[in-house]
Amino acid sequence: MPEGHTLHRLAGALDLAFAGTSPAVSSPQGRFLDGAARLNGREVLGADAWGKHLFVEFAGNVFLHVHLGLIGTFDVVPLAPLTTLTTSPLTHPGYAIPPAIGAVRLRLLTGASEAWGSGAAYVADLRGATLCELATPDRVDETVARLGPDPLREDADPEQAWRRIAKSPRSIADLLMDQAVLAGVGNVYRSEILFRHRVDPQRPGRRLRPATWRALWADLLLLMPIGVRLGQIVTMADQVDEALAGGYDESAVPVSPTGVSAWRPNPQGALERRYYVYKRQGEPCHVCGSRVRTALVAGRNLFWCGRCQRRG
DNA sequence: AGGTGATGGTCAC
DNA sequence: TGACCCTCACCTG
Repeated sequence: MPEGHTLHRLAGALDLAFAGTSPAVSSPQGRFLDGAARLNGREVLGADAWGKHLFVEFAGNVFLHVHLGLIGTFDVVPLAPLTTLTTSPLTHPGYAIPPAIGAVRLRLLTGASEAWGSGAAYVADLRGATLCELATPDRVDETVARLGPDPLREDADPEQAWRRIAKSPRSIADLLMDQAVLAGVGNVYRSEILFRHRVDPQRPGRRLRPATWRALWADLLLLMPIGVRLGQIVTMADQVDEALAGGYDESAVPVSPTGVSAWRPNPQGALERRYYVYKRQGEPCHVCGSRVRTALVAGRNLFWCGRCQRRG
């Protein structure tokens, strides 16, 4: 999936597209018919993300709770205004409605009367999600209460994560992926952030220095908002600098639906993959040249440089 | 054209 | 530990 930055970006897109409107809600695939019926025509109050969980609040204390899992996608696209008169049934007043491709479990479509007025209409299609359910406010609170601090949320408290890390015998690589310890970090950010600080992924949490944790957290606060803004995970120093300077705007960088693709144009214009260690097993470390290693940690592939990452 | 692995997490066994 | 979710990008031909 989609790590936390993808969900926060998605919450922003849904908010922009639907907050204050009452979209038509359907389930073309048929697996969310009851939920869609309850949401249909109800006003959207807002969308928000917490870690990798997405919540869309509807009027009447009803929340849509989505978790994309590994393969889920949620595309939000503006409808193209119709330029020629048509009587096709697949039209909104003034807009062409794209057909639902594949197994669309949930579709949000700007309300017809609203499309007339504002001139902005959207369709959002959810596919492959591991979770799509209605939730009460209490249920939302319970879900959030099980999550550790999310670096993309203003009120996040790094000490809350540190209290668990500092007493844990589990490796820091394992802990970074535990959403109850820290919410939003996934398999790409985990490998990359550990490399950026030269931390040995196998180091137990209780052997980590407090200063190291503070540096890791501060770095997530730097990197993840870039991920939200660009819809891409950017970790290499030169590309981080470029992003901070305002480069890589969305018209220049192809944004994949899942927000993880690391392909960018090189000076020759060809697309080039850029990570320190993620998925680079067997290739030379960008810093020391020794081969990047990989191992399965808690069922996920971890990547690191055995020579550079010896600190803690 | 077809096969594979993946940014995740839950639940059954 | 494995099935599920059933998409998407990247390989092999």
